[in-house]
Amino acid sequence: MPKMKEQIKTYFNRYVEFDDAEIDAIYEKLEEKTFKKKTFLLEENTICRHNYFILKGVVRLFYIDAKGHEKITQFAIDNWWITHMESFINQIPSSQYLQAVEDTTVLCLSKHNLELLYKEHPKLERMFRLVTENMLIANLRKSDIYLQMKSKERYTFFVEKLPDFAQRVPQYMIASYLEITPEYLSELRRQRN
Amino acid sequence: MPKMKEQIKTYFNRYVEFDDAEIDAIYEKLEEKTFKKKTFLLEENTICRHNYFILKGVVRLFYIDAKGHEKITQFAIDNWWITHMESFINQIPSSQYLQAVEDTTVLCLSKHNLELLYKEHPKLERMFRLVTENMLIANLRKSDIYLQMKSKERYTFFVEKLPDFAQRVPQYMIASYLEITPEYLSELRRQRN
DNA sequence: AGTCATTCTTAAGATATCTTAATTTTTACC
DNA sequence: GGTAAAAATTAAGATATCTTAAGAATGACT
Repeated sequence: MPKMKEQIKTYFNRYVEFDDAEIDAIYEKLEEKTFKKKTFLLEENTICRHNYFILKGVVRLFYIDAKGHEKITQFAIDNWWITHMESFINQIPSSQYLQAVEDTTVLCLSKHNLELLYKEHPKLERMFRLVTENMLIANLRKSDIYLQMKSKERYTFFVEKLPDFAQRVPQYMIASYLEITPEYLSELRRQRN
Repeated sequence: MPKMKEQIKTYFNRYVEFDDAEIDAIYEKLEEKTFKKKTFLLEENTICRHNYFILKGVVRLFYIDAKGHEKITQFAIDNWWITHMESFINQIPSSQYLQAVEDTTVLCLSKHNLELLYKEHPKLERMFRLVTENMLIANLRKSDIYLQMKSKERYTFFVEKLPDFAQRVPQYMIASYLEITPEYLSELRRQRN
């Protein structure tokens, strides 16, 4: 079994037990792709056709605000799904960009194939229900916590809870994600030491 | 068909088409309950056993922060589901409270019954996948938008987008939800007029 | 209608965070 | 290894928001 398929299998079986035939059928609908650093998986105003499973790499989701600044709303690394949910689920134009932060290899699951798979494999529906529930929980936590925390706490929290991200992502991107100006984040870091 | 069952049927069919027999089977697993204003549906440190579908009323989800202040993280009114997701899904003690903001009638769906229903009705699994996706999208939007907005924008946005909530919930609760002190919200409102 | 509890408002001083602009450090590439 | 581009730091002044404390308005119950 190719390494990629192993990786997907391990991931899937964390949620629901699939047998090899099922994994094969699902894997067949996935397309492997590599994106060089800084290339876009999705651009603003286009419909997000895929949900991406990151085999290796880092991807960010961001939009450009009224002042022309990039606002990062999500990061994803190895073994995470990333897409612009609203665009992907409803197949409407995206308000955000998906971009590789470093060279990144993904498995692409198209909306079309996903719907086909749901029909043939109810287990997959269960898996994505569980995955979506986990994403929801994570996001609820994020908004509960981040909205109430001061900048410094958000930064400390981020570095502690997501060290893998903190290491692989430049500081100004972390600042953007945490809604802190890079200048102020720099000052906070100085205070800490 | 009783009014409650009609309401649930209408709601369910927005997502997936169920026939009357299926609605009956599901409805049977739901327990109707009324909570007087200010009573708790869930207290901190207890496991949230139910997902609540609000037939009529207003419920808030909140926790007590380090300074002893209530921090509201969610509101729900008629035709919304509310629960403490993390506690309900993983059946672990809740860090938050669920409380009726006004007299509220709900349908209680226990975790146990939900799992039973999933097994017998794959359509329900689909429905909750879709419901969960919508919740996720709404929450992603909330964190994208609220974290970047200034207090005044958050308030304006809230009042415009959720007028039903804004009318039925006291101002100091809105302030808590938007992470603004009631005093400052009061000042912002004055500026606006 | 009267009273108590709840909710909302006002204002002054304190703190957190941003803005701008310039400087230094690090990284990427020829 | 040298140079341009990208990223991080520093500092001063401006703004947003909080804290505290007090008072006013509203609502609930007898």
